[in-house]
Amino acid sequence: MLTQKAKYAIKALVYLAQNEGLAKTKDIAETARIPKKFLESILLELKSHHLVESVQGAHGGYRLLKKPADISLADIHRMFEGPIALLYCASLNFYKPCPDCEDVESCQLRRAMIHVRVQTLRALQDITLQRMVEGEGFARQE
Amino acid sequence: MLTQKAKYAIKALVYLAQNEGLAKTKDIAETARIPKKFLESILLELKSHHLVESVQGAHGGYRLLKKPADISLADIHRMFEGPIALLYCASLNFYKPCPDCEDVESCQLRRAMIHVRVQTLRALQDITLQRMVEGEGFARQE
DNA sequence: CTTTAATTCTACTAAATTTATAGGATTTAA
DNA sequence: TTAAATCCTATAAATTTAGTAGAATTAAAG
Repeated sequence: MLTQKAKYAIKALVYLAQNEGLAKTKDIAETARIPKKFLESILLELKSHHLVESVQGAHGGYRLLKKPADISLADIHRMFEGPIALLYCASLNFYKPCPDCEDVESCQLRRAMIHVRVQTLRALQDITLQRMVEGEGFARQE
Repeated sequence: MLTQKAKYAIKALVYLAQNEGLAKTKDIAETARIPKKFLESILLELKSHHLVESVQGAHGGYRLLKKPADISLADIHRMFEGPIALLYCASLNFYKPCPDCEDVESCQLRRAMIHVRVQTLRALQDITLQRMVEGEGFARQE
């Protein structure tokens, strides 16, 4: 399950993908029904990950730094939830061997979790901000 | 990511699938490196879900109630982690509409999460205790 | 130069969840 | 009657989650 924070991050990014130009925290918060103070910290985190940029002062706000087609749910998941895999030992980006595992290579649990991660990752990569805004399905293209 | 508890549950079930007849908590705990007291509560939970049965008293222990081919990671995940979907609104078994969602049917976020859930669920259903014990791959059969 | 509206920064907190542990009650075989 | 096992209730430390509070900083506009 996603945390509220990750869900809010996705909704904020979808808002930014739909509204070109600068968007104010206040407007995003009201439209997407996100607590404003919480959203502030989320936007700063998105900024630190170079997904958005900000303009300070009056008439300031946030905008996307990348094209909506270049931001996928896999990216957002990794930023706010960490590994897509169900165990660190099955992760691509957050790999850690289990402290108690005898042989990582032959571990059946790991093999199973890699199978799951491959499928989940593909599904998450299928979904870009652009596709979410377009409103079409998410079947994989050929 | 899985909780330790869910990971322990899987390891305990794999142990039971590998060892027919009664298995003692102590033996499972030592072999699978699970804190014994924690494992006790996990086995009781598995029992309440009718995945295992127990025999009390001296020479007691636990055994599987179902065939290893009939227990998948999807089942175990739902027992210990809840929804396989990333949001309740995209779940089959734990469906709840988002409290703030205007129209569940047209929600793009939900559509995306259903796409992810379909893929993850299939992957988790692919993996049965039998397959984990057999030690082969988990590619989908035709 | 002052006001206003926005982002940025630091700190704090309440609640829930996770990961167990403690200790005894109960059951059954030998 | 003893020993070995499951079963039950309660507790607790650590971590994570989901925020909130309040002030500092920045910049546009008059």
